[in-house]
Amino acid sequence: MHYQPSEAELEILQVLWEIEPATVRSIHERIAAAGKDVGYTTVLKQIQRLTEKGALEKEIVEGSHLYRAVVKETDVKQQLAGKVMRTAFGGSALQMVMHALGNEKADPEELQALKTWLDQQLSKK
Amino acid sequence: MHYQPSEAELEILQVLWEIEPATVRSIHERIAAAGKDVGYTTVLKQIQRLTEKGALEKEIVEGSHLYRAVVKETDVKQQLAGKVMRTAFGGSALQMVMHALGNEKADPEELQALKTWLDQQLSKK
DNA sequence: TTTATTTTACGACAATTGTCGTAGTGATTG
DNA sequence: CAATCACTACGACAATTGTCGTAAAATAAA
Repeated sequence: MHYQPSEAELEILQVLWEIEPATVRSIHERIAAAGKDVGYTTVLKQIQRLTEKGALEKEIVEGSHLYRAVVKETDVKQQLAGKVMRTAFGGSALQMVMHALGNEKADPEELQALKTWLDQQLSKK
Repeated sequence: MHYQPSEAELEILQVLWEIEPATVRSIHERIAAAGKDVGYTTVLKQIQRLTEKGALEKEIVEGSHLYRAVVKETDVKQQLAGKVMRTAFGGSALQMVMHALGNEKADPEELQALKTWLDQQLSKK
């Protein structure tokens, strides 16, 4: 289940991962609410393409066309992060993080959280 | 200078960032050597497109067509990492790193380096 | 200076992406 | 039942990407 979604596809997947089975309308609303101004049919088309590719599954219940993600959130995200880390940062998580945090405006809370996770990671052998 | 290269384009940029001005041939060789089996004209075409877009600059010296990157390595990489962090991980570096390291096979040396950088980052406030 | 050899320039193609318009289907309501 | 509204299905388009083939130009070799 390793699927590499495009940007627009990822947006749709994110919605699905949040609200399990969803209708095209609700997905479209979410995306529109998030500021992305795109037509209903555009979203519908992307959803249909994702379904064709097997990334989504459709189920018709009482007339409602419901969709749910087949690809796992963790898998897809691991793919994405891993790929960037490999292709752009030679496999170095450090390089990737340093660039992501743009050397300055690093949110201290984020850094602290990262550190906590890291310490835990290091200690648990 | 914020350019979002495609994958193939990134490969070319990486070479250029390593060996300043380079000929198409040398770039092609590097890429081929790295296992990516692609034709000479394919690489040339990508280079020409990058040049058209202003990401590269060409200079003809003594008959040799030399290219050099105009876009800065740091900028491009910051763009890449930042975008993924934002679009896929809600802006959380922690989430991104956790997924990138796939929860297991985390190379201890990498982790240590990350921690060192992090501590430094946290202390220097 | 012809003929090769090497490179560069152009243009072509198929696949993918992001976006819609429009037609068709169904359910809703006078 | 017929006019209406809400959705879905289908197909179209332009832009981008990844790849080449072939022609044209420039260098090097005979």
